[in-house]
Amino acid sequence: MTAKMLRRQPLYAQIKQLLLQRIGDGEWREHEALPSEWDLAAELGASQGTTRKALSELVAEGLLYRLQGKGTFVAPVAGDWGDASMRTPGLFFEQPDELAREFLGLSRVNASEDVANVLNLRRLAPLLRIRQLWRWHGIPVALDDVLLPAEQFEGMDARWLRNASGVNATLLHRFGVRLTPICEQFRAVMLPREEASLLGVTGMVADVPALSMDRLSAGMDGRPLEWRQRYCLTHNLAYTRSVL
Amino acid sequence: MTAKMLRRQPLYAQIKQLLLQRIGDGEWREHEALPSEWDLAAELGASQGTTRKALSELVAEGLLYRLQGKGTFVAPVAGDWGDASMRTPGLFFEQPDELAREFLGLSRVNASEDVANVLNLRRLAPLLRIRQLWRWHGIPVALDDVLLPAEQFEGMDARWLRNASGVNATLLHRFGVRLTPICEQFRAVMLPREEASLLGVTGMVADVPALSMDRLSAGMDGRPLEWRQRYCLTHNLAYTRSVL
DNA sequence: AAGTGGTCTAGACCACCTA
DNA sequence: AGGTGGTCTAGACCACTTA
Repeated sequence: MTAKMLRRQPLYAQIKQLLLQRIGDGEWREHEALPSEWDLAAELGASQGTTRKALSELVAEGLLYRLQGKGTFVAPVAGDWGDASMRTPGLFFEQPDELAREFLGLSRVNASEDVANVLNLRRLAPLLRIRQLWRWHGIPVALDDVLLPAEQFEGMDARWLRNASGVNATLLHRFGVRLTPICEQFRAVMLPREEASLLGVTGMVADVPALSMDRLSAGMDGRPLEWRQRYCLTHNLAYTRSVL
Repeated sequence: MTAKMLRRQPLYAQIKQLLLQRIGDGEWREHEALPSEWDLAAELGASQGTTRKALSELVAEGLLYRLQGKGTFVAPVAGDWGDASMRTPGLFFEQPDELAREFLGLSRVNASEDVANVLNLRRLAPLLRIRQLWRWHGIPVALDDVLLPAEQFEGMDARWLRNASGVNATLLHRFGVRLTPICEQFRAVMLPREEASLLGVTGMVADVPALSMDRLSAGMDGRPLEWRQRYCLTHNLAYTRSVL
């Protein structure tokens, strides 16, 4: 009764928010089953259909997956490449080779004006910068710079990053933060000197064009939390994004 | 009864397919209202909930949109840029300026091996190639080459392309074909001579890096129909993709 | 056989728009 | 006031998995 008066959001949206929080709190691990639709419905005082609608939206957002006859499970974190990969140009359906990840370092930097604006920080606010290199059959093909507000990720440990499978995984397991891309920008640039050396582009042939990707990601509350800059060498492989 | 035995797909999926076809056939124009959920349900012999589920999926796929209290409407075709635009690097939320379109030409070419493979054509199959140039404040920033199987688009008229707002719009209105991107590839390349001249890159400074995008799109049946190659000049603007 | 997700229905009520 | 989309329920049955 009173619940009805206090309600501003539909019931399924409230259930969704509640589940989002419980998933974020780690109540269930990856690939672990949630209670059945009926059990959840009973527990939450809603009908199966309403509960199902909340679950369906979380499935659509990639947080859960369902197996008919088995249950509803927590989806694994998206890797640092999400739905993207490096594939041979023109071969849209090629099975992409996994890129090997190499952690290069964790450092503290100050936010540039652009970054501060977009991440809602004050100018020169302290950031954590995580660098990692991606190799394809041993050859460096991509370099990542991940920028995060230092305040929110105090205690970040380089050893975590060295051993985990990527930044996204570390953020989830150590800080309960799940990132979702909001906006991506692509440019073709001449590779800057520092990045060229990290990517092993040697010698006088310094003028190598590179794909520059800048991606803004948000936490589950929708607030921008990560600015990632990525340089990709694309003479042999193309940055490939498959939908669905 | 017999319907039940013949059914292999769930009812809502059948309704969705039926509506997809009727939309494709142009039964309703863009921004025109479909019958109400209840009317459709009665007409199709289904319940409101089932009809609604079919409509919801079409909304999710961008073919329809709904306005509470008003109705369900046919969505306008996605423009040639879809959810992408050219924006200032680092300004993810900038309101992008519309690009001006210039139709350059319609010609016939033969499919390369890659294109033939991906579009399920025989080698050297005839293709239509549509070229168009995109300007930002008068400055050329992008060049499109659209490749389509000539057989399926016999009768394509350059005048249609000159006057319409883009290739996607022409394909829908003249051929009833609605394209959806399946896969995109990005590379940084040195601009080839021909493209450089079309983009107005002059003089000896010939070595300009450009963003190369290759996109494969499919018709509503899911079969690949279009290969689009796009070169973008990204020294001042970045190719920007916003999600949702 | 029991448990789970997946579909479908009929009916109710709410929120919003238009007249 | 009447039409439209949006939410919610209770109950039924189906399809799939596991034991």
